[in-house]
Amino acid sequence: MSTLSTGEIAERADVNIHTVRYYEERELLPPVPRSAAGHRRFDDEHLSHIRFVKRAQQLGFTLEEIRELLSLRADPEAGAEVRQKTEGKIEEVEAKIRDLKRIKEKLTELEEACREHGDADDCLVLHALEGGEEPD
Amino acid sequence: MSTLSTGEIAERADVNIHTVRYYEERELLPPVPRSAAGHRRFDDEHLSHIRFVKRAQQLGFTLEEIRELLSLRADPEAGAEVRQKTEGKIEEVEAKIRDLKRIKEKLTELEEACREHGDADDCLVLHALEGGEEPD
DNA sequence: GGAAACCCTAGACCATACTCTAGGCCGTAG
DNA sequence: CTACGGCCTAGAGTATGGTCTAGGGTTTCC
Repeated sequence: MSTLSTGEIAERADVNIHTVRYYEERELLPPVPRSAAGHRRFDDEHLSHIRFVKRAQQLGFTLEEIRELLSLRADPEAGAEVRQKTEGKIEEVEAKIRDLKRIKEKLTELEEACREHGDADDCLVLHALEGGEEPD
Repeated sequence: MSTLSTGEIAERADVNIHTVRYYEERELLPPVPRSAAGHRRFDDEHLSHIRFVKRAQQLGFTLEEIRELLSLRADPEAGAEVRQKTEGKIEEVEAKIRDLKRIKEKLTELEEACREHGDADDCLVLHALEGGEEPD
């Protein structure tokens, strides 16, 4: 066979079975074929999608944003529009990376301060995102 | 003066006034002093906290996780525990950065594919998070 | 000193993203 | 052929993170 039932794909993706059906409804998955009796038949691409969705959520994307990300593809018909959207997404992602790097730096300073028992007034993670705009 | 009312800090942080009170309740802010009549008096540190919370949410942290991040500080008393927590957070943040970089790469490939009108079967953003674990 | 523009609390309501329940159909092993 | 597990749909319920309303006090400024 090599197709997966709803329960099987849910287990492999480590999500609730209802979540799988919810994602289909929200159009986060490619079309899901059905058996004669109406049972869903998934494949590995569906599995990739579900895993992508879960991870992207942990990066702060909403399901709607994830749907957009998944729908981006280099369709020669819709070239310019997709390219613009893609550029926008790239900027968003870069901003997230920048902020996470700042948080990481602050956490690292904090860890060192713990180690050295030094003063750490300046090492609150809080201050990670202050002052914005680092040189490009 | 130099203190801010609830409405003023909400405006400066660009959040709803109710959100400010909600964050106080969730202990995402330092203690908020009150006037004789019970009106909240905020300062710039409160403002930093609110802004940090909003940005950290966009990076996929829950309010509870953000509360933990904000509570991390190099207290010589609780040294070892804080250090461990901090190390855990650093790893989480690194994982997020890795995943975002993969997504960015895929988006960049996709953008180039649009530009060149080439085949882009391999350029779906979806494939950004497959295969995990890149060499350290 | 009074009215417009604020602030307070308590609690109801909302959107997103699930998660579960009820009531019923399929499929296969005994 | 029937019992049991798994699937189906529709719809209700839950958790998180707000957002709003009602009923009332406060502050400011002319």
